[in-house]
Amino acid sequence: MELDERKLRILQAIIDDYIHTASPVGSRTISKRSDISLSSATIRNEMSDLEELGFLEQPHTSSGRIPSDKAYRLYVDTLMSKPELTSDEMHEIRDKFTDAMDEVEDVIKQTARVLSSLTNYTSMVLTPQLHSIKLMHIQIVPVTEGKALLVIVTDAGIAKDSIIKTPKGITPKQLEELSRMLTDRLKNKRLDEINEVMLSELAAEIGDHKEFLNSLMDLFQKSIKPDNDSVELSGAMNMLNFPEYNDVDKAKNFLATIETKDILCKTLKDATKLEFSITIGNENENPEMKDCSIVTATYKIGDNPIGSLGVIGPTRMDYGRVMSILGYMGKSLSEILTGMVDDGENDKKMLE
Amino acid sequence: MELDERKLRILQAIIDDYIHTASPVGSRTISKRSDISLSSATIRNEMSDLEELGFLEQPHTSSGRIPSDKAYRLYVDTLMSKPELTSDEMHEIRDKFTDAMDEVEDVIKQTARVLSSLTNYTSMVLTPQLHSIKLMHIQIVPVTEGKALLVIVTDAGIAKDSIIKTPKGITPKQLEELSRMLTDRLKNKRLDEINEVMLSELAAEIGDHKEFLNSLMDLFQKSIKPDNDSVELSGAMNMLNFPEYNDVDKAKNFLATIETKDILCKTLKDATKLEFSITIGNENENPEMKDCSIVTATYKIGDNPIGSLGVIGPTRMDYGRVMSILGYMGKSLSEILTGMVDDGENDKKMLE
DNA sequence: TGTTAGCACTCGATTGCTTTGAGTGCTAAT
DNA sequence: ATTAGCACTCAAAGCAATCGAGTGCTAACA
Repeated sequence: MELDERKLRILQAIIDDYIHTASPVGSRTISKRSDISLSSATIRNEMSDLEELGFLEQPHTSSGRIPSDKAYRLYVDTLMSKPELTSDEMHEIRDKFTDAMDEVEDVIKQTARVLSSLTNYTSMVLTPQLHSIKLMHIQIVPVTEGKALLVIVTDAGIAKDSIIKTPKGITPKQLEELSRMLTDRLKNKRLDEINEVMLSELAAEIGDHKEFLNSLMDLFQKSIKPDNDSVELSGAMNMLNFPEYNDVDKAKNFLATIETKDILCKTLKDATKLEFSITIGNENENPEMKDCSIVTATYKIGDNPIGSLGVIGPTRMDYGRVMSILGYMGKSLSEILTGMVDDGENDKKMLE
Repeated sequence: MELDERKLRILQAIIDDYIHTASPVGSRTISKRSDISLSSATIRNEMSDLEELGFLEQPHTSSGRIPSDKAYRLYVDTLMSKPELTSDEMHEIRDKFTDAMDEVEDVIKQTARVLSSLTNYTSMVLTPQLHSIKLMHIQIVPVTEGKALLVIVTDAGIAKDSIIKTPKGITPKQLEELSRMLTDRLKNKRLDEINEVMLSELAAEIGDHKEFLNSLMDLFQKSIKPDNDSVELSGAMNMLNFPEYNDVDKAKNFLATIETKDILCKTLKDATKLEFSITIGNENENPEMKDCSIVTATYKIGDNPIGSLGVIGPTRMDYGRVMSILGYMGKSLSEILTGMVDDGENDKKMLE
């Protein structure tokens, strides 16, 4: 038995229906559809075949059938249509992005919000990943006696700033000197190339204020390390609107799983390598997520893929629509972030 | 009829029981308690009286009774005992605080986490409120051509830093100059004293680079404005563990209410005025919270109450324990934050 | 006079039963 | 190969009976 044209058409119809109703679909429902003119009995036979092939499942005898993960996989790979967004929708997205957002952080948060409100799923956005990015400038700014601000600037804008304690007696001049030196040595290095060895070499070379330098290096390491707060979540509640999560325990489980963001963080980081990724149900490494699907897209700064954004929903997700939205939002986000960086670049060029 | 000693004892017993079991308590349960030796019939009469007085409610005839908001109010005002924390518990709290936390932000987040895991309720911590704090230093640090970092330092450590665009052609020297000037003018002013008038005066006086100054002022205003992200939430899921929230709709409602943090933010800000505050059920302004109680405590930097922390739970909350924990954590937090600031102060003094 | 035993009563929760209806699988006719 | 028809299945909804924790009231008691 094989998967002929007609079986595919029927499978598609079942998936379409199930995505929207969330309840097992029976043969009569399909046979009533205008685009398929076969009696329910025929459909029934075909459905029986589809079940045998592993594309459909029956929650219990005498109920309709629901698509299996395998069916969704087939669906997204070959059956699905990716509807264009209407220009209204595109406008809506663009509009949400215009409000004064001068910090990268704000842009990311807003992206997550828009994404979840548009899709009605739970959304997540990875903040730009800096490891693949080049260091441009290091500056230690004295703010009060005993304290200074360490600013690490990358070619994607600000990377990180944090307060550090300075040793007693160090002068602003010395700090300035130190900044220049660090910048000289580390400029144009990719952040993930800067390792312990390199830093300790540097420390040895400088000699003076050893302890201070060490603590500086520590901080440096820390600011480069991936950190779990780098995922922005939004619309976690949306999941509770789906009948799949009408059970408190399930809901609690889901919320607890995404509350610790590590899994999501990992997923999004992996996803940064691919323009789109779709993970369906059991394809998820994490067993807690076996009833969910995750769809992601990347965004770039310039030509570098530097982060990703995605949505989490039940496996019967509206994959087509979600991909369209993700694609468009990824593009918008890329443009905005690239714009934020390029402004500086342009100014720089003009000055030179 | 009035509230005699015995009625109080019975009421207390009922509240105690209900706090731990969450199900209506009947006369027999109370009469079996060792500290009250009366028959169930007598208790029944007393309970009937307590109901008439408004301290008890009956979900339906022939079920036990549950305490009313009025009863909880009486309880926290006069009946409740505030158990000392064991030294183990105190140690546990202290220990959680030691891990490298060099940013105020980290301390706040950690506080929220510890608070929710210790109480098993939902916790929230207001970030230090800067309006009552004095400005110490303003610095504009050029980072690339066309961009700079605006750092506003207050006497409670860093207040805010953000990236700003600088006009074409402005030199680092000019920025340095500008920083010094702004610092001179605004030093020792409280942030909430710095108003539009003051800033525009300043702008008028300077003259040069007017447009830049204006955008600077805008940013300044924005960084002082209270902002909704200034509440750190933790353990929102904890609420779902209580039988009161076994209903998905209720849970969704609750989570949606606290997801928009405005209400919490407002509550915490108001609470900064009082060392402790307890709001029970209907005492909450927001009707969505009528089944919840909120308990808060303040924390200080030096001697200034500068923020507050609190927990949200069902009205049958373990008020005594919560207050003890909040009190101790508020104190710990105050010490840590004050320490973070004082380090600088001390160094400063030593240098002088 | 306050306390208690006793008893009838209430009412949500549980249990078991029936009914309903959407759906299936199979068979025989087209 | 398709379809009409029919017996069958089974979760869900509805319903009645029962259970039991709890009450209020009355009458007896110390």
